[in-house]
Amino acid sequence: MPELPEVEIIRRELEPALSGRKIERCTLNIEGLRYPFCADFTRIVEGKDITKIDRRGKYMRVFLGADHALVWHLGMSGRVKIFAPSAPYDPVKHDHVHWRLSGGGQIVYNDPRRFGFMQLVPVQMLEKSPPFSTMGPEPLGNSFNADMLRAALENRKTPIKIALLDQAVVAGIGNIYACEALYEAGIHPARLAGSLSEAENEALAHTIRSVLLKALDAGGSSLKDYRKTDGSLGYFQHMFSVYDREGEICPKCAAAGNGRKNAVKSGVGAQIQRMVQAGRSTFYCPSCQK
DNA sequence: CCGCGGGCCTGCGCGC
DNA sequence: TGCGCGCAGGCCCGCG
Repeated sequence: MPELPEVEIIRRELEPALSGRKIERCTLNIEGLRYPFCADFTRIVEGKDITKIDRRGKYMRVFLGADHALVWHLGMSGRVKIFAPSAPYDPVKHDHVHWRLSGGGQIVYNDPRRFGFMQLVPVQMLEKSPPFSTMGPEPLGNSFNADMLRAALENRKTPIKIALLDQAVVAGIGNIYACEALYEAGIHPARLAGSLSEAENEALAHTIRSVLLKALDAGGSSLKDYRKTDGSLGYFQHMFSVYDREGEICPKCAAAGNGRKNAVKSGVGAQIQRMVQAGRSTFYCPSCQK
């Protein structure tokens, strides 16, 4: 489900609800999500001060007391709901985890497909253990640039689209934003990652950032499952150029075609195509992306 | 070591 | 209307 922008939005919404609070009561309604909950999960989680909630790639980390980090991934279908102290909570199907916070607020984790997970990790191990030990740079971090991207892509013989989904290359990119960033950069998704020119690396490093930032501004992308913590929808899905737009006219082609003397008013330009790479759909413009 | 395909789950939309 | 199939934003594992 959520890629970096969606996770970051949820993190920002959780921060004021969690900071300075404790989880007074943790209720698990299921044995596990993607992985079983550890046996002492509730004992460890309850009663500790929440000192911080941050994000790395598509993972949130809730820091509990001095020694523990709760690593939280939303998988494909995970949703987080925040209830203010005065708000009524009506349990619904797939509400797997419930927290009652000091001060009376409640947090609920709902995940129909259960590809998400919560794992407790000792803080001193956090960055030294997977997935963080092998994770690539934060694309919205100040240090991210074309040199870092080029270094990660150098000599790689996998298609660039597949490389962008590799969290060791850049953290937080998923299928939607990989498609969109390649489209904006004018790079064909089947190009081998190591074959990009200097200019293409520059362009791609730039469009990765710009696409993610625009999605953040728009409140994320809501397809099937994603909701903000109050249940509302993001609207970046209305701004997709190629993702899930197979057969539609490429916006760049249409814009260019409309300026030409022989252009007709609509239907100008190449149709967006879908192909399957490593078992996943890729959307692209065969004319704009070389 | 790398890349690919399958598996994990449930829900939804589509075609018959 | 109802049913079966394919597909879905992610990630891990095993195989070649």
